[in-house]
Amino acid sequence: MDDHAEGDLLFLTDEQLRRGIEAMFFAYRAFTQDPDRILAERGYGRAHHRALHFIGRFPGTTVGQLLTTLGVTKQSLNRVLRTLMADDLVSARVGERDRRERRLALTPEGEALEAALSDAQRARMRQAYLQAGPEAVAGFRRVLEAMMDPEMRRRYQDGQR
Amino acid sequence: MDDHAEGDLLFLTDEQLRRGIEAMFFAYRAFTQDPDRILAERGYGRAHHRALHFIGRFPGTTVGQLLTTLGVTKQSLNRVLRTLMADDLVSARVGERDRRERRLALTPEGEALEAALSDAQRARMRQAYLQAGPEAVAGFRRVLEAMMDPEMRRRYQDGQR
DNA sequence: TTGGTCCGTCAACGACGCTGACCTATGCTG
DNA sequence: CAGCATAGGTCAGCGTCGTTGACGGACCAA
Repeated sequence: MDDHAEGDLLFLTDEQLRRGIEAMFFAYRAFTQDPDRILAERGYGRAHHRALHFIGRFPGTTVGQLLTTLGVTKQSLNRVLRTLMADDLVSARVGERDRRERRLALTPEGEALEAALSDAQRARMRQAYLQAGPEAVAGFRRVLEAMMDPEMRRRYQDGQR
Repeated sequence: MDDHAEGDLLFLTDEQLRRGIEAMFFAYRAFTQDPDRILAERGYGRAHHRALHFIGRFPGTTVGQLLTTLGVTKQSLNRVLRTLMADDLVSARVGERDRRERRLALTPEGEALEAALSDAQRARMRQAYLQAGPEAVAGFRRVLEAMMDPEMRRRYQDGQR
């Protein structure tokens, strides 16, 4: 009867929520598959991509900061960082103020790989944005942000400056 | 100079794309963490959740259909299905028309677990939808769909009927 | 009967999470 | 300076979940 009332909550039905859940599942697969292919060629995985991404975003970041950003354990991250440093994609220099810290950065080779991964992922994102339009993009980001936990959202927004 | 022209492409800058990429990363983590907690209690992982979800969505689905929906190998899926059937969460009966097929379905216990997982995930989704509003939700889904490969999108939309 | 399909399984491997424990180097504070 | 806290590295071990390769059985269809 009042199905078509202005401002009704039809977008909150279990059916609509299910569609959103499945959309997240399928879209995330698409989102990762292009970089995954590049990574596989070099024997790396998604964890390497994430590390490269955030080190590239925040050059001079410390291991500890990366740990909380990525939300993994020290051991997991260390395994990845070790291979990236051995392959000379990431450099670490001792912190100036605090010599316990390791300030991480991408080497030129690291930047090259990061750029390749980033380009692949951005290309898909760009075509999706273009296809959906600016208003859809604004909504897309609003929902994703609302989905995050408050502390996660804070870390996410720290990168928006 | 023409920065603020109507219909400009400012939403397609690398910076905007980067924000979308990071939003996907953080949001997906949030998206999975509630069910992950429930699964961990029972010694299951995400793969079990995905199988339960799609078997629940399409009762009577075959192993082969599930394989293409989930996009994993037979061996990966079989390992998961074996434990789910051993734990009596999923049932398989021989197909009527084609006796090579196994028609999968959730047992009552399987439905109970699927409901628990689904409830947790929907709760987060619901609050995100509510917080972002119906227009944002429409945009959210439009962008996610545009991100999928055509065949993936077809499979996704097969579940929208 | 033959060839293809659907499914299950053995073996092996790799990426990537985890816990627990222990180590060094360094900073800070009393 | 002594002692504790912090940043980081590492060893050992485990589990999930993805992969390839190979093979076998049941079944369908020509």
